[in-house]
Amino acid sequence: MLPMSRSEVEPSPPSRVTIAQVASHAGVSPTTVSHVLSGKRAVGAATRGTVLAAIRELGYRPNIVARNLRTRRSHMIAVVVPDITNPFYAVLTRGLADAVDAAGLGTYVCNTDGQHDRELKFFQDAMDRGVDGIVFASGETASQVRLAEVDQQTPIVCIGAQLDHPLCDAVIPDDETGSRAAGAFLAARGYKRIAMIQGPPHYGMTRTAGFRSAMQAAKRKVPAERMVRGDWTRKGGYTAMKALMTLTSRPDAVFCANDLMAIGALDVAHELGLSVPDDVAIVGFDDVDAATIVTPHLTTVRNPAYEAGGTAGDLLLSRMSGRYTGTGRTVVLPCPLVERGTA
Amino acid sequence: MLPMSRSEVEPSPPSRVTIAQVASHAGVSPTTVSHVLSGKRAVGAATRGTVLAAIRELGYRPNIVARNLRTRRSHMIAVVVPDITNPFYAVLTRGLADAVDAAGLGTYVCNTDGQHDRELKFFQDAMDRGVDGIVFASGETASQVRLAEVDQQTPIVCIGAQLDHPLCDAVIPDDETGSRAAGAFLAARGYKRIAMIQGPPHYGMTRTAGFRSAMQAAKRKVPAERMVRGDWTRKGGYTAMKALMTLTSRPDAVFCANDLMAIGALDVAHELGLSVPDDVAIVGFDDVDAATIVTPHLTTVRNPAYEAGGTAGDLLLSRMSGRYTGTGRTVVLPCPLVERGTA
DNA sequence: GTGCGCCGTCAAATCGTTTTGCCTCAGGAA
DNA sequence: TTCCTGAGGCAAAACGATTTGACGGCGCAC
Repeated sequence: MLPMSRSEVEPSPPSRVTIAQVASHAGVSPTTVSHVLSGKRAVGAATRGTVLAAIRELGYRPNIVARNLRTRRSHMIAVVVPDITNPFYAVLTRGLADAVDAAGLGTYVCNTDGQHDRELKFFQDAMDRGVDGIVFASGETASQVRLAEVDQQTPIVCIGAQLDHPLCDAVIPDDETGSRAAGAFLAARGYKRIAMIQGPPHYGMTRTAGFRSAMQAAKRKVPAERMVRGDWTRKGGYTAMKALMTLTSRPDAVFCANDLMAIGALDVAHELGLSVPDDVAIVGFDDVDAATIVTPHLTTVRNPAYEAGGTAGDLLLSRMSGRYTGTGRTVVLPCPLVERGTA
Repeated sequence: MLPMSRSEVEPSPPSRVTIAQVASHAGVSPTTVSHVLSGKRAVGAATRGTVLAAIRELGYRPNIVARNLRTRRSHMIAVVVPDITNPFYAVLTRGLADAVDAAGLGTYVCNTDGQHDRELKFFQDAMDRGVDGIVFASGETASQVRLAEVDQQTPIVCIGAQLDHPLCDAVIPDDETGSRAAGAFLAARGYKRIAMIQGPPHYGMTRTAGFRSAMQAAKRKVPAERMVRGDWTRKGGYTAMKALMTLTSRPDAVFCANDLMAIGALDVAHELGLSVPDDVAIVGFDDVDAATIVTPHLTTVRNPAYEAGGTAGDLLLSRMSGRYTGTGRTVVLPCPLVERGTA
């Protein structure tokens, strides 16, 4: 019928077929069609057959936007990260996507570049879009205070930090223990003058804390000149390492707060003709892909990005399904040391 | 006012305020509120003031889902890629996001792992969600045939391949020219026995074609034994290179269809104690971050991921705004050779 | 004075679902 | 027979916006 009239003129854009059309084609009411689709109420076998046939014939696909409006669920969750280009966040996002995909949830990714205003903007945007949940993996502490005020309804899980919000769960990689392990490992190997390349001020403080505690436990003094800073980048690690290597009492081991800086440090060692780990040992943090691309392969602490994303997804799901309602949970993920060639 | 009454009882979930509430609070009709928001019709200065005040007081935020339903625009575009974890696609996605962000469009990312059924599923899903556009960067040729049937309404742009669909634009990195440049470069440097590690059968054929044409132009014979295959991975490159290096007439240069395989090839060279590029030259393709992490830094062909994503976004925008309507365009992006240490 | 056009506003229809309340009918129990 | 119960179906009211058509004033030109 419809195809016939279409072939005549073909003026109308073949707009999507609605539930009403299916209903009239099957000779039932829209309600009934909806019920065979959702199974919320019983439908006679015969009617169901007719309806199903009509659906198939017309190629009906439900309009999800309309459904979302009515049910107040978007089957979409937002993940806000500094930069999807950063492998750590890419892997995290993938872990999240895999975890929620089975439940039919899509993932809306937002790049903030770590800017507070963008964080806030995307938070608002996500709420306005009616997402079913938010995974927040951007920013460490400062920005988060304001975020809590935004909404009290939709579940949020925060990665790498706690957020003061009634429905907010947290998953935090245990940086501190991991860093302590790295420090302890270097000490146990007999290195004497152990240095650290930290992150920028106010960032990655737990990694510094873990390292310090290990040094204390191992009775290693760490003079201030051996605690330098980088900006998380390879180049930043390079310059920091350069400074370290020109010290009169040159360090024989350095722990870097992330892999990229460790790779920069490695560059310096190569440039200076220093043998790693004999002349100087290097340990990183994160265990990115690149860690096994450099030579020798980087000894580092594994930051479980995929797992973090996955458990964030699980946390969200448990709240969305109503399986859990209650105060904020926090699950901490271990960061194991992985020994390779540089220490 | 509101905070006061809230602190009293706190029984009602603070459900979002609607346009109707704003209207009644301001003593006007919902229509008027909508008009001050959208500016589609003029509104008296006084009324506008009242409305704006009401909006601010009540903290009104428009429900985007409802808007989407009515306007049939979701302000969301889907990008379907094999795997966001792959840096190439991550960068591409970022380029896209940056391009469309200014227009208020969000990006919904879908990981297909290159599986046809998942490609189809996400395609459907994206349409059902009413996305305003789709960027398809997964799969090379085979899967795409079926996709065209899905929808004739929403604009699609295909990256790295053409798709037969009325509204489908294409952006294709010029693999072939890039590969030809790589081949020509090796020949010009005087390498005699040039080999290639290709992708799997039916994949990356333009790269192979470019290489072949360069060899022909340079009058280099390439016996079949020097054309081996890998599976795009580092390990695949490793085994392929191993095979190459045990040939009786050992190649003195090898062009790899992507960087990861080139890195695997480099592993073999190091393992065998071969000096690069003196004993054997290596050229990759893609210019991923890792290319400058290996030693020596990899000479490679740059695959402009960010630009590809960006122009895909522009193409989409031009159609969505109605600025362009018409048959499918294709823009090709140059893939320049970048000379570094391995050739 | 009349007609015309414009400005500002509103009521009502619309988008495509889901969900609630009600109705009918058949069958079994009392 | 009467009452009750459950199954199967429908009409209509949401959901929260946008958009269309109409209407009452007002100013201006004729």
